[in-house]
Amino acid sequence: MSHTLGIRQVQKQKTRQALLDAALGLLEDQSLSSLGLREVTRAVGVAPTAFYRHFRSTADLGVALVEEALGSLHPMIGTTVSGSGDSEDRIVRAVGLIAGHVQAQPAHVRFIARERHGGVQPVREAIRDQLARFAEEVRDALAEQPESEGWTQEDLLMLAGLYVDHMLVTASQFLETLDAPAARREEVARLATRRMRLIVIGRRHWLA
Amino acid sequence: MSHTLGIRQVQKQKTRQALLDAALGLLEDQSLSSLGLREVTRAVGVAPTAFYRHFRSTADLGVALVEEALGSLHPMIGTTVSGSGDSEDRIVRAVGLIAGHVQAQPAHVRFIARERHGGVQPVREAIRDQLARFAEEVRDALAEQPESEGWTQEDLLMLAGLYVDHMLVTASQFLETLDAPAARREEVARLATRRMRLIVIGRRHWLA
DNA sequence: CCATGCAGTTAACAACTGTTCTCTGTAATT
DNA sequence: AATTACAGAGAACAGTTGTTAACTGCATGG
Repeated sequence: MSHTLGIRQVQKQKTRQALLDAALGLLEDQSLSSLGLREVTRAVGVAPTAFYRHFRSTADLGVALVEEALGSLHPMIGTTVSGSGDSEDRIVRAVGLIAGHVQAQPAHVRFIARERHGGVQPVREAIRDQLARFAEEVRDALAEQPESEGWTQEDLLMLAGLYVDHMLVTASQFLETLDAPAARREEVARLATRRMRLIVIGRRHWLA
Repeated sequence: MSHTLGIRQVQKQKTRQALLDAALGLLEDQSLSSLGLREVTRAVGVAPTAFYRHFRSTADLGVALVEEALGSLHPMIGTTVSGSGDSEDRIVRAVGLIAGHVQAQPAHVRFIARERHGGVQPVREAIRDQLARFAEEVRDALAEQPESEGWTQEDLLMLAGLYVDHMLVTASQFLETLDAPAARREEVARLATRRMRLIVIGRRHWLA
């Protein structure tokens, strides 16, 4: 199955990745809709026209970035929700996971937060689709928990959406503390934990 | 106190408002960081250099737009939270108010959602400040309710922040249904109502 | 071993950008 | 009635942008 790709294909992938990386860097202080293709190629050290060998436009590159930023996150979702421990453990673990991911991939997180409501329609749609998939996966994971007895699929999806949105809010708050003292980060974690706790309590008493 | 401003000042304000309106229109399918000053003046029908009489840069104009979009919303906040009726009534009323505002000022809502995490720092900060003020106002309104007995100020602010964030999420979801059948809009309202209801239930059982 | 495919280059294009300086008309002030 | 302040116009600037065309070199498949 793994058709060892030749020297040529490898070099192409390398250039493509360089373009993605450079774009991600340039997007730290601007939006995708103002990112120029020449700007990207200049940062990589390649001719402007080479861009077209990989992407039709910067919007197209943006969609690829969505894939890179969110595509590999799916496995993490299910295991977090279905993980062991009581609900309090799971909350703390989830917040820790988010904090860790923001530390590890700040540019990815920033890109998603920025372009989720950004000025480039195809990118907005790509993000919306990925987040909808996340919500469905969370719902399916929730459905397996005993606490979900008596819940409709619709209400479970509602709850899952609340979790996903809260995850993004939390991630973006961590992002703002990246070059702040660790104490601020700790406080964001405390606040996010309490928010999640309130949602979990709401869930526990939902059926009445 | 009301120093009736002369013909000259009035005309200036009119041009300034025309620039703001034109910019808001142009921002419906792009981000502020890609908005050019010439683009704005062209839309108004005024010389590019006239822009500098009103704003130092498009970022400056963006900050003014934040004021316009959020500044006049403060009175609405308190009265919504402190309004009469039981919690269910208040939830329905709040969701209705959000839906109405999105219908009335879609461009404002889009601008805030887009630039909250956008590529222009001063604008992000202006939005963050306004939203923080909203959260404090909600907290103060919540504090006056009997249901808040025993709550710390900190926890009330946490809850208020949850409400404000949820308000934005809901507004942006309504935004996406602007040119969709009314049934979709109705469903967003139903979902937002249920989300708020879950939060209210969580609040009711918070102290334990 | 040779012909082909194709990643990346070079050069050129018209169109656009933000900013400066100079100028004009007229409302506001004295 | 004379002077000043200032919103907006006009022209020019150096630089930038996306896109096209024709090219070069080399890994690849027949």
